[in-house]
Amino acid sequence: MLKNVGDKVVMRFAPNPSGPLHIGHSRAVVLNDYFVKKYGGKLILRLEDTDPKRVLPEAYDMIKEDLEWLGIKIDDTVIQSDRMEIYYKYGKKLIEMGNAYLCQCDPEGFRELKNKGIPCKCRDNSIEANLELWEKMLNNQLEGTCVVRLKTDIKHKNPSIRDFPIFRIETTPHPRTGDKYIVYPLMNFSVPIDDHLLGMSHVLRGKDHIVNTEKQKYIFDYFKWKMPEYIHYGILKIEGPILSTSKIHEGILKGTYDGWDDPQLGTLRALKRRGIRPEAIYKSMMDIGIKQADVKFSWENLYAANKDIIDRDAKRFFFVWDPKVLNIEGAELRTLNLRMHPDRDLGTRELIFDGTLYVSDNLEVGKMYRLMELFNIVVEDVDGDVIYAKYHSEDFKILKENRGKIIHWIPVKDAIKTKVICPNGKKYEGFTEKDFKKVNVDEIVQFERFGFVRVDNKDNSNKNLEITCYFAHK
RNA sequence: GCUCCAGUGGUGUAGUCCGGCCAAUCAUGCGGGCCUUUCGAGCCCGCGACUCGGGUUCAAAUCCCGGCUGGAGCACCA
Repeated sequence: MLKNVGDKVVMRFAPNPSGPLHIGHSRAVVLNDYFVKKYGGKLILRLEDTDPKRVLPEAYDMIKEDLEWLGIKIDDTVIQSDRMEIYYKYGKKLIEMGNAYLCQCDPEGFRELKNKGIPCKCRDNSIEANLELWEKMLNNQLEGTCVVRLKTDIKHKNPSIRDFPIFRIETTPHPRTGDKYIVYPLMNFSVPIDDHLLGMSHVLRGKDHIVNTEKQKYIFDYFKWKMPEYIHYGILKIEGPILSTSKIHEGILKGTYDGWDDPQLGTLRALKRRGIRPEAIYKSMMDIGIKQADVKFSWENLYAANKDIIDRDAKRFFFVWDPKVLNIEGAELRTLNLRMHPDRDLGTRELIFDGTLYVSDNLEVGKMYRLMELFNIVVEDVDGDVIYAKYHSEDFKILKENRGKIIHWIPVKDAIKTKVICPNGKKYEGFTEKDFKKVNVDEIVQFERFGFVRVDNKDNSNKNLEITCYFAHK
């Protein structure tokens, strides 16, 4: 599947540490992991933090946690802000070779010239003058603006490639290095330097980087380095949750989201909280592959993959939301022991029928219903949120003959207050059966006819247990 | 606008390089059936696609040209 595989495959995953990983990142992560495993190669995590304005200090650890959760083995981690001296060294070399120059033009002025294909006056500076300016730039002895530009082709058909910048001044303190440096490499410089120095054989990146690859080729050529195999995949369009780290961060600060794992988000930690298994994400991303055509991400397919994984272990429980009280006449007290799973032996749960239940459905007078696993009833009266019914029969066949519905129920006595929070922000409040208290936080269960949920929290503080679950999918 | 790229069922994907075995794969979805006291799982059946128009050829999803549609890039971000 990979072209030009030599003796060793070295690949990298290179996120910007501005937030935790989201579903969009998982494509690069999974594909890199797949190829590295397939060819027995190495995967390097490279944190690209050369823009101090776009660094969130917590993100370094969050990214590692996310990768670990996904089951990705990282052979080596490098942080670009640790490598500033390396970039300076190679930057200086390019200046010495006459392939880069210091440019003190104001950005607008340069752009105007560039768009006409005219070099600015700085381009003709001597190497000595450039080196002198370079030292001054590094030591913050310069007045006004200054960048280092790579000499490319000032008449290149793509204006952005014409003498593009490779270093710029940024005085915002860096979360890791503080104000130690004010000159930062741009990605079109640090990326090829690192890709070479770290021995990349293949690089997977989005097609939004196609032009960057072309720019970076100049660096490889100047140093006479062999270029890794750059592979560009199409855009993955993900509908639904917000993925922009800056917007999410803003939302967290404003209180719109309760954290980076708020179930409304598309971060990996949010998916984890909802009970989406990493294997399902892996499979979805493998299915999508690396083709260059744009792809619409299918939540449906992800959920189907997840269901495959969780179904066999998910214990079944009844859950009643928007509860109404149902009083039943003519039936004796009885105790049921129901299986936790229809096909596997995961133990049983006990439901005690004593005549008073909670149900979700809106029942109609005169109709027959079957209380699941119990018996058939006929509704006699509905008074607001209180329903009266009477026992009819045991046999399921009678229900079928009368085309009745099957409904879920929870004994009012011992019912556990439970709420389910959905990815769209909607909350279902209601009750579950008493044995639901035996499940642990983090377990994924199925509320029958409702969907799969992950148990997020068991709150015992107000003497009555209250359980919060996050909705995964149907 | 300019430069470049891509278009297979509702969605994702295989096949496209090296035309024929493709009246097109697999998954998901949807419809129906069996089973089942879940609208879950499982099993069975079915639905549904080569962007359009030309050309080359005995033969085109596959090659060529043009249109259409979608996307990317055009930063002192990554």
